[in-house]
Amino acid sequence: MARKKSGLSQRHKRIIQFLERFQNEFGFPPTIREIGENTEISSTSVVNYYLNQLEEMHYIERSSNVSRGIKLLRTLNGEAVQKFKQTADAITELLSIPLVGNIIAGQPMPVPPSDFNYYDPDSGIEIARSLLPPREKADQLYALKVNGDSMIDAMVNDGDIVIMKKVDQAENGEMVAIWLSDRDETTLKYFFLENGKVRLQPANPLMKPIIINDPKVVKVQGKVVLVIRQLDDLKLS
Amino acid sequence: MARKKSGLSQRHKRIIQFLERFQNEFGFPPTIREIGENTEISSTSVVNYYLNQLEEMHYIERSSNVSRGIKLLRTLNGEAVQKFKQTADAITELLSIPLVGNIIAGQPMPVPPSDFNYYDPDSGIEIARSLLPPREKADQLYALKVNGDSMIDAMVNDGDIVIMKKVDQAENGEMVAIWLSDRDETTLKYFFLENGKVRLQPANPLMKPIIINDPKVVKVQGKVVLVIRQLDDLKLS
DNA sequence: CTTGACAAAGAACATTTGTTCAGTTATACT
DNA sequence: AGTATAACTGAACAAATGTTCTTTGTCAAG
Repeated sequence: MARKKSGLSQRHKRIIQFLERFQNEFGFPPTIREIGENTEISSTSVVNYYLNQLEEMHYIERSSNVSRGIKLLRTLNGEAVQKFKQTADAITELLSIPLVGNIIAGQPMPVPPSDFNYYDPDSGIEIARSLLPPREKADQLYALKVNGDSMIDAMVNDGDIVIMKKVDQAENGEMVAIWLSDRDETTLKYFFLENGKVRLQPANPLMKPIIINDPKVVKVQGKVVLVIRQLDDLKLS
Repeated sequence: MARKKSGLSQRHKRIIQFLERFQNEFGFPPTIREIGENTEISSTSVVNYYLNQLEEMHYIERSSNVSRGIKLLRTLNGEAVQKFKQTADAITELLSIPLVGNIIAGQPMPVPPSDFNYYDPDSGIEIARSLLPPREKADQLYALKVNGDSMIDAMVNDGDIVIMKKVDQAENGEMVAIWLSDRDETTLKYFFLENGKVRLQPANPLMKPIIINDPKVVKVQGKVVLVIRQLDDLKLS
């Protein structure tokens, strides 16, 4: 079962390994009880007992009366815990899309310059590549926050985030952001060009389309590829 | 709404620096009170307040009801904190949420069993953890696809994906999925319990609320935490 | 066989520590 | 001014967590 004096027993080793794994994953040390649960030691006092021994052997340092007051000083020799290796893959699956501004009905929406490639981690929206259309390039995408209730006919709420792709021309059936120069209005609509006229179809099936006779007043700002609504915060009323 | 000033205040910076120094010296994170004493914040609740903000800004991760449950993700230089970790992080930033079924107005929606923890990568929706409320555990989340136009008063379209959290009770102001047993109907609404009556408020500000006198007919199926609309495919008409 | 050191369990206890809440002050925006 | 929101206080509370104590079992040496 356990040897007494010399060296580390099996339980000592398990505890050290667990300390390392736990710290690795959570960024702070485990409690005595957590150690016990994960090393099949049923009593807190026994864990305490082993921790005191590990401290005498200078594997750890403890702070008394401090929760999780364990500092791991050294680990077992070559037993590095390298289980995950696909980190590079996982990162490329995650795109960080810059949030470049707000979209407001009465104002032209911001469009990033064609050479923008800065990375602002504070305002970036992180999206799994699997949510986007295949082969979409990250550098063609940007995000806008919707401001106000004016996009409700596009089924887009105040506070929603729309992920846009830079395009200057729309295909039929795409949802695009449009600046209507004759009425100073930004809008999100499904775009259809039908025998010389532009039909802008709201996403809300209850709403009627807008027919525009002169395609020149329709300025395509970008194509909507994704809409995200975060419900984290509570509604007030 | 988030905080209006998106940058870091002086106090945010002091806290981050202290977290770094403390972790460096002791090998575990400080308590709320220790942070307060060292950054001249007299109230624990204010420290908690700032820690929650730092978590929203993804400077730290917190574990609720865990003493010293603070993980420093990056420092003021933007450098990721390196001690042990690195690999596990990138993977845990991407959650795979099981798509368990459809939500249809006239049918009870599927709810995964309470002990489900299987991982089906085929039908999973991948979401960056940063899109979700902090501290949300992946095993409490599931995804449903909206079927039909019946949720338009919730500003949710046919084909949208809603990410739900398993709850059996709703807090005021949360958007929840509800089964109304007396009319055999599933609906997504903002929930308010007001002196014994339930008010279900549509997300669409143009729609009127439903008042329900008997709270018993309101079966809360889950809380909506995220709505995703993918526009990859073209609209037909 | 007894004794004593070691290993272990389990419970009781005391402290540490995160959370919440009612209220107050400050700041910004009409 | 007045109103809304953010920042802050202080205290009380509940949960998490380290510590201590009593008891039991094992095993090798006397």
